Amino acid sequence: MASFNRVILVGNVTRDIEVRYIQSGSAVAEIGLAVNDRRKTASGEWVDETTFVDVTLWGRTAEIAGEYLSKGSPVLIEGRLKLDTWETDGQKRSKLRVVGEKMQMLSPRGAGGGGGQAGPSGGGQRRQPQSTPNRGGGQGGGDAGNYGGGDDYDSFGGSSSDDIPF
Amino acid sequence: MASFNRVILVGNVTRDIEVRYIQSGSAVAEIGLAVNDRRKTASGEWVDETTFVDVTLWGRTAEIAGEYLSKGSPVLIEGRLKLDTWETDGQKRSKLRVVGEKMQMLSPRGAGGGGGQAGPSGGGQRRQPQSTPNRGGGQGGGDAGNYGGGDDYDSFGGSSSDDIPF
Amino acid sequence: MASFNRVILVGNVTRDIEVRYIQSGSAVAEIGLAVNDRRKTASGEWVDETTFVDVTLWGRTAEIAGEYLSKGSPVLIEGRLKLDTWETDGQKRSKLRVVGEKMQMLSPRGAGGGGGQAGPSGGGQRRQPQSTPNRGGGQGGGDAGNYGGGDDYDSFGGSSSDDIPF
Amino acid sequence: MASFNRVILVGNVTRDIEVRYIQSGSAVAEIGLAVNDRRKTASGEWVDETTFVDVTLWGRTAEIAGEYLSKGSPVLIEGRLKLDTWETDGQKRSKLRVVGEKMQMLSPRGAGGGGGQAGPSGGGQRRQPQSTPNRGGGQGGGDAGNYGGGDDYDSFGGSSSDDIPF
DNA sequence: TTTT
DNA sequence: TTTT
Repeated sequence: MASFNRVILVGNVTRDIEVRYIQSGSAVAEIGLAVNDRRKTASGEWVDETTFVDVTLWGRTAEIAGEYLSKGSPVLIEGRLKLDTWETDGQKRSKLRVVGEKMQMLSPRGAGGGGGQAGPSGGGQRRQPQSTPNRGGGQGGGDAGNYGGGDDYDSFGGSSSDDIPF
Repeated sequence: MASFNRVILVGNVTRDIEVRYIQSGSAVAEIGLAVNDRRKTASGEWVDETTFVDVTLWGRTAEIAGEYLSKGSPVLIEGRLKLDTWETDGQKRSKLRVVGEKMQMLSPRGAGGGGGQAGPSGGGQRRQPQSTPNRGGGQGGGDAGNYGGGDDYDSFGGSSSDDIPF
Repeated sequence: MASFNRVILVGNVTRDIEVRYIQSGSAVAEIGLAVNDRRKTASGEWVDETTFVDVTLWGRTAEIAGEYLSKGSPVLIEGRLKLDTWETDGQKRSKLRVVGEKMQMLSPRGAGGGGGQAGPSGGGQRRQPQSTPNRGGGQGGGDAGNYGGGDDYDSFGGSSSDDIPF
Repeated sequence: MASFNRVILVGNVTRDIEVRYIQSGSAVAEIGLAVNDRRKTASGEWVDETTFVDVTLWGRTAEIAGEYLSKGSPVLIEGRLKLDTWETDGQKRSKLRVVGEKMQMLSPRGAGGGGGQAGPSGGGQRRQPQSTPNRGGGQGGGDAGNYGGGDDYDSFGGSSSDDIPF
């Protein structure tokens, strides 16, 4: 049946990013994202509400995140919701997360939110890294562990450096 | 800091919908949504992946959902991610859900996916209910319990019948 | 600098779809989409407003559209805005359109809005075609005429039949 | 029939913003947005593609834009496509634009892209203005000129200063 | 805990 | 230029 699954978030990274590599060679990064919202309550006051979301990035996107994002960095993530399910002590558990398919850094010069060297916005900065799942190449890869996580993004591997749009 | 929080889902309702009313008089509905996806694995096979999402609807939107959606109904939901947090036995727990701000039925004639009377698609059907949070009126309401759930949608109440766009 | 470009539309196809093939062998379809909206005016009346949008589909997505969509078919398109520019009599002209990157049919059984054979919704229908740009293969292709129109979707060609998700 | 119309753009403002007021008292701003994209062509080179989009903002959102955005400012706009139609010399003409329903500034401290005083990103900056259509009040308003432009956002007027989320 |  |  008809289906569609799209999430677009802008928030700040909650911790430095660790990139790891699964057996197939694909990079994965789990990033914490804090999305702050300010909204009016029934009684008319403004309240802050923060939504913490776990975002999984794959392949080249994960590597770019690892290289350019740090705690505090503002970032836009486009992806989809994914339900992770597992069992603990015979108890079925599940958790919604976001699989990020596209990442767009929002800090000036890609300096990272934590950095201090960010210059005047709108100045002479050069285009920042923007990442999209790579679609070329293929590096053999693909094992059981790859799916249920690996999914299609890394499956085409690629990651050749000219996949970096900057 | 900059923030943005948008989710757009198309899926099928997993159970009939119950509408309840909170103290302020606002309607609330918790709907289960199954979003089916078919994607390619690393090894090139197609796998089905279903993401089950809990969606909260408020106000007039909740009522329209209660009236027109039933188990199986295809529906498009636009909303935002929200982190529900609570405590059980001193254990902090949390869960991502979606607060639906807009609902668009996708079954012909609004017959509901479970119904049998749905006629030929593309026939003479009339515009279906589409719901957006009401923004008018106001009915006093607004209590503590209202926030952290009630949020802004129901706070303006309204629900006058001419808020139904059909 | 930071950029993001995302459009998500649900509407009805305004005319039957013609698929043509560019020199590189890639399929292209120009589909007309009517997006109907009902919104309240300042004076509180409901008015209908239709937005007609030209959507360009590429590759396998174009072919699936050609095969399954016809005048009237309800469809969801995810894509991006694109500014087409050209010159007429030394006059620069331009026009916004949408490049569709993903297509999701919304009619029951993929019967097309114009067809009459669509059965009861929620019945025994099987998963419908859903299309995403192909990302594999590559068939040499790629000529000048390809860019400024062809863009990346067709550039990887593919179109092997197992790219059809149903 | 089912319909949905959503556009999300991140780009830079192409000129300083002028806010004007229509008869009903509502503010309007027409902002030019340049959305830069870098994508791969069929032949594998990266090309820059800029999409220029006209965005109309209403009400409080327009005023905030006028106050905080200037040429070059990075901004996220969420809205919908709208087809403007008119006649010139008996010739029917039309043009797609975006009606912005939500605006999120992306420059540090809301300093505007053109400004030079933007400090280190991720530093001590305070929440920036984020604008959503106001939903309260109502100021009678509503004239012909208002519709086909005015639409629902300004129709509830409001614009009381506590509608500013910062 | 589930829908198609 | 249009669809429901």
